Amino acid sequence: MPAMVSELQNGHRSADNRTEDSYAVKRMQIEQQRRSLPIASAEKRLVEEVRKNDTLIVVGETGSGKTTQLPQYLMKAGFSDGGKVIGVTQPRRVAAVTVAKRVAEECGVELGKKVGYSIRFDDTTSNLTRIKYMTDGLLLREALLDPYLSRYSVIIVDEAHERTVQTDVLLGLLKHVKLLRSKSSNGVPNANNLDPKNNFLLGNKNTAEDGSLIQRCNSAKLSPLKIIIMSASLDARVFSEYFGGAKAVHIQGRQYPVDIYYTLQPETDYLDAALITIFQIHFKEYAGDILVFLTGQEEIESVERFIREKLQQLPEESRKLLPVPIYASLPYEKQMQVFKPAPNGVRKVILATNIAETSVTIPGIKYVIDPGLVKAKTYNAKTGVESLVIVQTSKAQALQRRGRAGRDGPGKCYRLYPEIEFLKLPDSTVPEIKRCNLANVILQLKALGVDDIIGFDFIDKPSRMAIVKSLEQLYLLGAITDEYKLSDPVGIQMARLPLDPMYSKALILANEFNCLEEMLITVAMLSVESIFYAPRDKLQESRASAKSFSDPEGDHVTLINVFRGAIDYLRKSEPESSEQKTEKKLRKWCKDNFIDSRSLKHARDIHSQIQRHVQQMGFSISSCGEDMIPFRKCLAASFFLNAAEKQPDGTYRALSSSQVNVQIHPSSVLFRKRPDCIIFNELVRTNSNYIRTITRIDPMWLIEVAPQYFALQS
DNA sequence: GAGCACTGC
Repeated sequence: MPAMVSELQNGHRSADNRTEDSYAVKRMQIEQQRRSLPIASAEKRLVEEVRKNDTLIVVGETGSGKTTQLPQYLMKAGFSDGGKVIGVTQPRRVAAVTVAKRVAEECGVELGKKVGYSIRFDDTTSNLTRIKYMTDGLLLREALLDPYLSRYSVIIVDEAHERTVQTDVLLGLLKHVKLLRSKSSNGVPNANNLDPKNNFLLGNKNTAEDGSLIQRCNSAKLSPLKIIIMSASLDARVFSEYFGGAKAVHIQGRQYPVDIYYTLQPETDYLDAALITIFQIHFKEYAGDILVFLTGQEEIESVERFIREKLQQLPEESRKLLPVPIYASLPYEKQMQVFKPAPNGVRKVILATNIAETSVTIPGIKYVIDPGLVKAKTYNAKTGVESLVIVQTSKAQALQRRGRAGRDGPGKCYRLYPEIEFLKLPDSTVPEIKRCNLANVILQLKALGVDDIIGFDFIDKPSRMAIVKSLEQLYLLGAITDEYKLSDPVGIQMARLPLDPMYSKALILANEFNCLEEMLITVAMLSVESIFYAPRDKLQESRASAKSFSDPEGDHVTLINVFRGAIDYLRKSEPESSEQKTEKKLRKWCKDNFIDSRSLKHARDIHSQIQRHVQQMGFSISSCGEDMIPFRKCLAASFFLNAAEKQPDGTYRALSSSQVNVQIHPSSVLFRKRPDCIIFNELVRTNSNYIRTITRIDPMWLIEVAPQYFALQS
């Protein structure tokens, strides 16, 4: 600080020189770093390959620099000339943001000008943006408005090996767009099922006749779209075959070596084995932190307890081991503990779910302990029931986990199973699209003009049963017609909303039931993870607090009470203050009320986004006031597929899936009351079949609001 | 009276 003051006193000139100097030094450092990346020597070759091939697969291991460098090479080579954009998609928001910041810095430009990012709730791009980082889901939404993706000359799909639903749908879409654009540039009209004329979201026929988007797209000569698929998995074959034998280029990675150790015998108790391994490393190995992959919160908490207990039994000087938990539902401040260096001479042992596999990169890890298990979602298309089951990892996943030990130096990876078991593991994880409800995917594809879903060219096709089941669900919601076309206006409106189809339907109906204000809050709150936070050491307090929001009719109104509680607090405390101040106050209110502040913030963001959407659709925000009956009726009308009836033995039967032995989850405000007839938000199988987030309804309402469906049932 | 891997629009 004093140095800075004296510099200022010495006059501007010297201060400026200093900044210029340090700027030059920094630029030189950046250039040096860029040149030292493994990909740097391949610049010329990569640019050549992109020129020659319309589709290219780039296989590059961690640390190759592909994500930051390739877009810059392409910009330098002129691919973004003429106002075109090089788009790079990421599966995760943080990645899009951090990479964009880094690249802007490397280019020496201000973020949001030449280099920018765009993610939900946060768009830093402008007309000047030539390299745009974004989430793949966002590009899919963009495609609804611009089916040719006409602004883009190149689209780079990064981390394609992760095979998220969005990536898979995007790959299918890009394949079609490429075809469309190559045809359009040859002047041949599009004869494809992805005809933008079928694109309902572009609005009614008038828009087309007005000569806006559609005509412009058809008449403009679009250059062919360059597609680059970037993957870290060594096997490029799947992508190459999918894109008609596209060329694959391999880029060296830069990782330190990681030795692998297997157990001789299979372990009967992997938690115990993990504990023993932790202490072996602690006593015998050099300094360096340990990362242990566990399957969930409960395991993490019990391992943490065991470690602390065991440390108590050790002599003082051997206690220098610090367990640090991390999992997604842990509050943000506590998550940040993993980045804090341990006190001198103390070894950190990080107990993590697979959040540490890709989402969070923790520096300083030298040892990885991998029991080879993961909690994965599975979906039963027949019953529509989701469950979380502990399964073995794939080889690819084991490889990814191992890599976490080799980021800062050579490391060691302890797999708690014999080598022969590793060889038996599946090569890669089953793509998510084969493990989930497809209603949303189908709705989006329909909105993009794809009518034949069963015939759609998925890279991995979901089962026919799963597709049919989701089509049926969309039909029952009124989103598609007898001919499997998107319905007008309901289907079109539903596709516009970035929500689960059932939530979108609830908003459309709420407009008729005059409770749109309440339903907006409800779907925003339903769209986020657990709102209530119950720390183990303050269980009583947190329960009492949760109770103060509870409504006798159920959890949906309870959620509304929480949301409105926050708004009331803000209004009363200081109605007009800066955004930062508001956030700070909100965090305090959340802390006092045992509400997860990240979740509430997220819900508020979703709320304002969705509110804008429905207003654009011409809805006015109506409220049912004190009388919640219309609201609950509207819930019944929207979630009738999730209705359940109490059985003589006190358990419930889900009406649409005929799932029996269903129980109300103990977190529900109706857990003890057990009303005769309810609608629920989700049915998840864990130890038992649980329905979560529940509201009491009158069974007669079901016949009133969904007669076609419930007449058939009885 | 239970216990929710992880993302995304």
